[in-house]
Amino acid sequence: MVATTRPETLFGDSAVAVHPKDERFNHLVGKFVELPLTGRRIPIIADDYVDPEFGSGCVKITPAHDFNDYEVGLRHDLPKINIMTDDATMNENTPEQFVGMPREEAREAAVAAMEALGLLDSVKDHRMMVPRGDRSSAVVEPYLTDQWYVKIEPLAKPAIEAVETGRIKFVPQNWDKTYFEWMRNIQDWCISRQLWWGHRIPAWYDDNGNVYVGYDEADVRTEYSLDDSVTLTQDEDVLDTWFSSALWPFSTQGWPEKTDSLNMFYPGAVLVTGFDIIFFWVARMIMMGTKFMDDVPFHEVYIHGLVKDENGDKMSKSKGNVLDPLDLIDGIDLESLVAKRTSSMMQPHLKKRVEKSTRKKFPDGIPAFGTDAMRFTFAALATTGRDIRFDLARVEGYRNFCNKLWNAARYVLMNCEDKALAASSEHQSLADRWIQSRLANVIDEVRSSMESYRFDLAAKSIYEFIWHEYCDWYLELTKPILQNDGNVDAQKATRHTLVHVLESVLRLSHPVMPFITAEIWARVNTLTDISSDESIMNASFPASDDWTVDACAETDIEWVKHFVVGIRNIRGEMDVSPAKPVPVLCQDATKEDQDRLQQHGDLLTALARLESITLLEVDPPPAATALLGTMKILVPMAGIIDPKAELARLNRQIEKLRKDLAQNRNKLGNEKFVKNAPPEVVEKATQLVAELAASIEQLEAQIAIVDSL
RNA sequence: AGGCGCGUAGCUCAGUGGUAGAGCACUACCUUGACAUGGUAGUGGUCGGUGGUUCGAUCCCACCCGCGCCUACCA
Repeated sequence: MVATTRPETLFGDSAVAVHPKDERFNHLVGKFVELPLTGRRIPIIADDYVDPEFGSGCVKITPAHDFNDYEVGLRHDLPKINIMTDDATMNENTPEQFVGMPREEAREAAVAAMEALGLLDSVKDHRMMVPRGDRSSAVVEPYLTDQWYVKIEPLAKPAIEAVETGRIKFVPQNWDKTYFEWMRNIQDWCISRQLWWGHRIPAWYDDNGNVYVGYDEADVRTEYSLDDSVTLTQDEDVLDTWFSSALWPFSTQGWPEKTDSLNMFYPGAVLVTGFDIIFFWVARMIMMGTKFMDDVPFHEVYIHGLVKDENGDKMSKSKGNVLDPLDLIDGIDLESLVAKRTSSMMQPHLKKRVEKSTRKKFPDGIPAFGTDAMRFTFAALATTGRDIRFDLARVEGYRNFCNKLWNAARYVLMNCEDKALAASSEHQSLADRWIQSRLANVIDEVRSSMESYRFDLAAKSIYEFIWHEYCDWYLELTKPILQNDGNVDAQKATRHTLVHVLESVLRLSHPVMPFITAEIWARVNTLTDISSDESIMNASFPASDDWTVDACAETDIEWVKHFVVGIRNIRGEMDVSPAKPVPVLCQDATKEDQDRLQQHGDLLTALARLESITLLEVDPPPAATALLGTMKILVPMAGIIDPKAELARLNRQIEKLRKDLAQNRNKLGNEKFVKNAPPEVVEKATQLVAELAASIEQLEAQIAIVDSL
C-alpha cells in the first residue's frame, strides 16, 4: 500500500521504495509488483530516502515528476517515464482513457479507476504546500525537459577562496557566512529561462537533434562546416538574467577587448548592494570575474539593509506600499499618491485595501522635504541592521535640520559679509578656540565612520556638531562679542572663526547634503582665504590636522556650559521668566572658579541673562541652588522663587544623587571589586563617591535653609 | 528542516564588561535681533525571559519565549 497526493502520477511510477532497515518489507526488496491500470511490472527497491514512520512505509517512485524521486531514480537506475505534455495533460504514456485529460481531471479519474478495481484503501485530507507560478498562480508540476546548466564547482571554488583569503571583504563582515553557506552547498546552475525576452541561448539544433554552440548561426556553420542544406534552429530559451548580469563588471568595460577602461575599472573597489542579492549577483560576479578576468571584480562588498514600510513589510508595487523618493523630495498630494500606488498593481483586487491604507497613512499626502533631507535620512538610517523601516517623521526631522543649517549660515553671512575678518588666529576668544577644537573632533569622527561604512554614525556626528555645538553654543557665544561695541580685534577673529568653521563643516557635510551645502558654500567660500575652487564638489574633504585641539578651551567651555545650564534649570523649573535678568551669588568658589568668573563673566551674563554675579563671603540668603563642582550657584529667592517648588526640586535631585551614591559605596564596599577591578575603575568610583557625598551635603544644607523659611 | 538575524523610552533606532543614549512624540514656559521647520527646561527604560561565567552583564555563554528574512523541502 502506498500513499500519494498526486494519484495521476502513478502512470509514471517506476518503483516502490522501502527503507533498507524496515523489517516489515526488506524480504520483498528485489521482487516486483504490478502497477495497477498500466499492467507494468515495477521493482521494489530499498532507499534511505524513505521514512519508515510516515504512512505505510512504502513510497511510489515517479522519477519524471518529483524532485526526490528523480534522485532515487538515478541511484537505482530507474526509467524516467514522462506522463504529461507541455500543457500538463496526460500523454500517450498513460492508459488510453486518460490521454488528453488535464492533470486535475486525470487525478479524479485515476482515483475512480482504482476504486473500481477495489484497490483504493482510503482518501484522507492532507495539508501541504503546493508550489505555484508567480504570475498565474497555476500549480507547478515537476516535468522533465532538456535545459542548459553551468557546471558550478570549478567556478565556486576560487570564488570561495577569494573571500576566505580576504581578497574580498563583506561589510558588515558577518555576511560572509551567508555567502559561504550558499557557495559551499551550491548546485549546478540552470541557465535556461522560458521567457520571451533576454539573451537567446547560443545553441543551434539540426533536424537530427545534434547541438552546436557558437557566437551566432554563421559562426556555428563555419565552425562545424554545415552548409545551407542543414536546417538550424536556435534554442527557444534565453539566458538567466543573472548570467548576463554576472559579466557586468567587465562586459561593460569592453571585454573581451583589453580596453583602457577595462584596465582602469577592473577590479572595482566596492560593490554596494542589498543582502537579498548576495546569491543572485554578488556570488556570480565573483565566479565570473575569477573565471574570465582571473581576478576578483571588487575588493569590498558593502551590504545595506532593505527599506521596509512603516509596518516592516518589504515595499513592492503589488502591495502598493512603495514610496517614490521623488515624492519625498517634491511632495505629492493625496489623490495623486493614491492614483500612483493603485495604477500599476499586479493584483487589481487589492486596490481598495491599498487605497484605504494610503488615505489613512498619508491623509494630507506627503509634504516636500527636499533632496538633502531625504539623503540625510537614508544616511542616518543606514545602520548595520538588515531592515530599514522608513519613517516620515525622520525625514521631517532632518528637513528641519537642513533649515537649521540654512539659518545658521544666514547668521554667519549677516555678521561677516562686508565686514572685516581677521587674517590669522590672533585675538581668538575662548569660544573660537573651543569650536575649532570640537571641529577637529567631529572631522575625525566623520572620517572614521565613513571609512567603516557607518553612514549612520557619520550623519549623527554631523547633526550633533552643527546643531548642538555650532548653533546651540558657538553662535550664542559669539553674540556677546559681535553685538557689543567691544574689542574690534576680537570681533575680527570671531568672524574669521565663524566663516572658516562653517566653510569646513559644509565640506564635511557635502556628501550627505549636496545641495544646501553647495548653495551656502558658494557664498561663504568667498569670505575665506583657503580655497579658490568654484564648486564645493572640487574642494577637498576636511582634515582634522588643519585645526587645533585645545583641551583647556574645552574644559573652560564645559564649565561655562554647566554654569549657564544651572541657571536655566532654575529658571525653567522655578518658572522664572526668561526675560527677567537674575542676580547670581557664588559661594565656595575655588581659585579656579574665581578666575573663570573673572574671565568669562560676560559670556555667563549674556547666555544666562544675569543681572549680576557676586562672590559671596557671608552667609547666603535663601536661594535656589545649582552646583558646579564645589561651587554653589545661588539665585536669591526674594520675590521670584517659590520655596516649596525649590524644595521639591532639591529633593528630587538629592534623591537621584543618593541612589548613585549608594550604588557606588556598595561597589567599593565589596573587597573583590577593589581587588579585581582595574585601578582606574576603582579610582573613578572612589572619586565619584566623594563628589556625590559633597553634592548631597551641599544640597542638604540648602534644603535646611529653604526649609527654615 | 537548515542558515542568518532581530527583541533597548510611546514610535524609529544607536550603543557599551564599569552611573542607560539620540531623533520624533509628550508636558511646561518663551514671538529675545540666524532659525516657531525655532528656543529653554522637563517627564519617560528591572536594555524579551530564565540560568551561567565575572568583583561587576543590557553587552559574553546556554536554554526558553516572540518576531523576521533566506534556502531547501513537504510521499
